[in-house]
Amino acid sequence: MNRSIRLSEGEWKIMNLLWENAPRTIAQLVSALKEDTGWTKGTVFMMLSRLGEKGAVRFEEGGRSKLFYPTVKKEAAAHQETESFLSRVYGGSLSLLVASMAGQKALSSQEIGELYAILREAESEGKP
Amino acid sequence: MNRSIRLSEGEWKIMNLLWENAPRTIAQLVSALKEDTGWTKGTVFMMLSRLGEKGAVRFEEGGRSKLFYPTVKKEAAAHQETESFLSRVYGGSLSLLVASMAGQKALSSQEIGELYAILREAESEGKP
DNA sequence: TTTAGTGGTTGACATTTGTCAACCATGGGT
DNA sequence: ACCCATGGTTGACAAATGTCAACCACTAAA
Repeated sequence: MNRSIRLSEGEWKIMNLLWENAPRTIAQLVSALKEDTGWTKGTVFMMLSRLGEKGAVRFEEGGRSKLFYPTVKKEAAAHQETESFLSRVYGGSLSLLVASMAGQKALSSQEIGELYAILREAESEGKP
Repeated sequence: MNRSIRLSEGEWKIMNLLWENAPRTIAQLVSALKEDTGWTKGTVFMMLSRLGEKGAVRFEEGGRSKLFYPTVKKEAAAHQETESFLSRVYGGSLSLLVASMAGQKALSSQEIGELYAILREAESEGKP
């Protein structure tokens, strides 16, 4: 069974850092989060323990300090979260989301270009 | 000041129903949610009160039963939630989200077609 | 060896969310 | 006059989340 892990807002911050570059120590995480959240080591430690219980991270003894690694792939977590978000807010429709962003003029022409590229890519895939 | 309302997962369910069709009574909401959540009137009432405190709904005395209306626009709530979601999971990039969906085969050719249409539409806007 | 850092852990606490069971009021029926 | 169905409201409770202050252990420097 690979139960789907649900990450909280705060947990995403930790995980994003670990996915970006692992392993990291508590101290490193604290300093990386200095600007954004200012969490103390106690807070970060708590987050990590809970993430550990959820099976999202593990650690190794690394001399002076523990080394934390993510144990779930970002793609999996992102996909899960995306599904949940889309169904909650846009009835599960990605098109609706994009349409909404577009209608809000929240799309730069650069982004539009990127999206075209992605679509072309997606189209060409699947045909031998 | 219009503080940005943050809706919980459950609150979205209630709001989606109200946006779809308002006003509604508690009983109507309970029956509409029968399948999905099976919440009792007590639960729905609680949700509505909390939504009321958050300034997301209001009600009118309607004879036998109260009539609930949404007081925030769905677009606003959706935009807010989208921003938060994108920054949490995709570093704020819509393109990354779509690319991820595409890479995950989660895009039907129909959806791809819709997206093209949306992009074309978005492009044509802004020129007099 | 005394002390000041470093890193690790515990034990709370406050808030938010999900979820009622239970109780109260009222207006039709009988 | 009495009772039940319908709607409204209260008062909890448990789990999840955010957030430490405080304490312990160990080491390297003074």
